[in-house]
Amino acid sequence: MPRRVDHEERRRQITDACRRVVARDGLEAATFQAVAAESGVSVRLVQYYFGNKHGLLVATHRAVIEGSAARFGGGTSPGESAEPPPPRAVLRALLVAQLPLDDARRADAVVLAAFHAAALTNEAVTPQELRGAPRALVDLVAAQLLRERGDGALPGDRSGPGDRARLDAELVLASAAGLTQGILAGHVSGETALAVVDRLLDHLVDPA
Amino acid sequence: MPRRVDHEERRRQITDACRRVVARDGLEAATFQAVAAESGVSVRLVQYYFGNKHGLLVATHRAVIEGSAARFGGGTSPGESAEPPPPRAVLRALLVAQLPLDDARRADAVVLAAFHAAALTNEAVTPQELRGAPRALVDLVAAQLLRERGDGALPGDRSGPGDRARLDAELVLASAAGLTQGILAGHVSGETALAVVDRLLDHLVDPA
DNA sequence: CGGTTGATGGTACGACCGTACCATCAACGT
DNA sequence: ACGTTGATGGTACGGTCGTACCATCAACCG
Repeated sequence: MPRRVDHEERRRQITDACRRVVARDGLEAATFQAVAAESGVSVRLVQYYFGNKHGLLVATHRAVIEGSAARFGGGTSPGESAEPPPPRAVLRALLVAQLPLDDARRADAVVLAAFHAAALTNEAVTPQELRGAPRALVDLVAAQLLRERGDGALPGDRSGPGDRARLDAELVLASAAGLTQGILAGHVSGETALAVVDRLLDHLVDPA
Repeated sequence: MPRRVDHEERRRQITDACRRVVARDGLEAATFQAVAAESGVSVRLVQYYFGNKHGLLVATHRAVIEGSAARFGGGTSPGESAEPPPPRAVLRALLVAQLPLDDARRADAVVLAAFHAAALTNEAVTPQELRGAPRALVDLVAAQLLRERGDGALPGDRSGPGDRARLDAELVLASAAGLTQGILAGHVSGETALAVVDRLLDHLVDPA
């Protein structure tokens, strides 16, 4: 047996470098040579661990998605003993966590935007286990809205409170995506985005 | 004098071809050879009319932006004699016009998303006269909201109705962008997007 | 202690891309 | 008529990218 190496750590090291390259110079700049130079290994090694470019890009896409998802759970894990926080606070934390308000989240958002745009015309860069993720987020937001409004009838009702909560949940997620896009493009400041989030929550919890 | 040709028409013919290529295969597929083949001219001619690739991309970006903007004015030009339509109808028309609900608008939205993502790491593909466009849209939406609510105090007030209208206008535009993104990615259907738009308008005009 | 084998480096090859250069055609003023 | 000149075609060149191929090193088992 020759010397063994932690494959997962090496792959993480390389996908991290790829993530930095994409965040800095865009998806088309993520060549084997650029990623190898950024991660401090040889071109041959990148090829060895990911086979071809498609494998590298898919692995990087999955890594950045998992990294972003990990930031969601960070604020809600402790405090199981106390009573659950009010739904408005949960929703606000969920929205704010999505916004690219610091450099790390901005880099992730830029990378995700690059992959998102590429998926519109390529559809092979998205790992196929991620197709249903937005639907789960809608359910989560809708559940919080129903909890806030005191209505518990979630399963399939026509034009009932559950239907309205579902539309409001789509509105919440669309607003978060749009605000993220505006912040990245420089059209919207971070303070304005936070004010818009609070204004949206006012609309959602005020009129019952 | 040799034979003269309408330069604007030729440029439009080529930028249209470039727009189709980007909508179909993405920005990185917009090579000189692909655009030349799509527009039915030689590579040399594309070079002749746009100088280099940067010129071609900037011209295409401007063309698709102007084309999208032209669709906005199409529904509001006639009927100057009658009374102005209610603000809610104006806002709804403005939102719906942005959504990629048919093939033409979808193609434009895909191309704009590609340029938007490229601008995050390149910032040379956006013609510089387009930087202030979103700000004008915010003013337009905020004015309609104030007209709906019967408050006329627009210029700089602190925490007044104008400030709230401004935040609501940002919310409207962010929602439109987010819904567009969701439709393009296939997470949101056209009917759901329209229902979300109506739900948002309910929130905006109901609680005064 | 030697050989099997995972890990790594270097490099060459074919394809494509952007661009510069040279050539040709056609129309209109003189 | 004819030459000036805008419009167009073809092609070659340097660079880069993805990938395949060959070689080397090192560790552990037998």
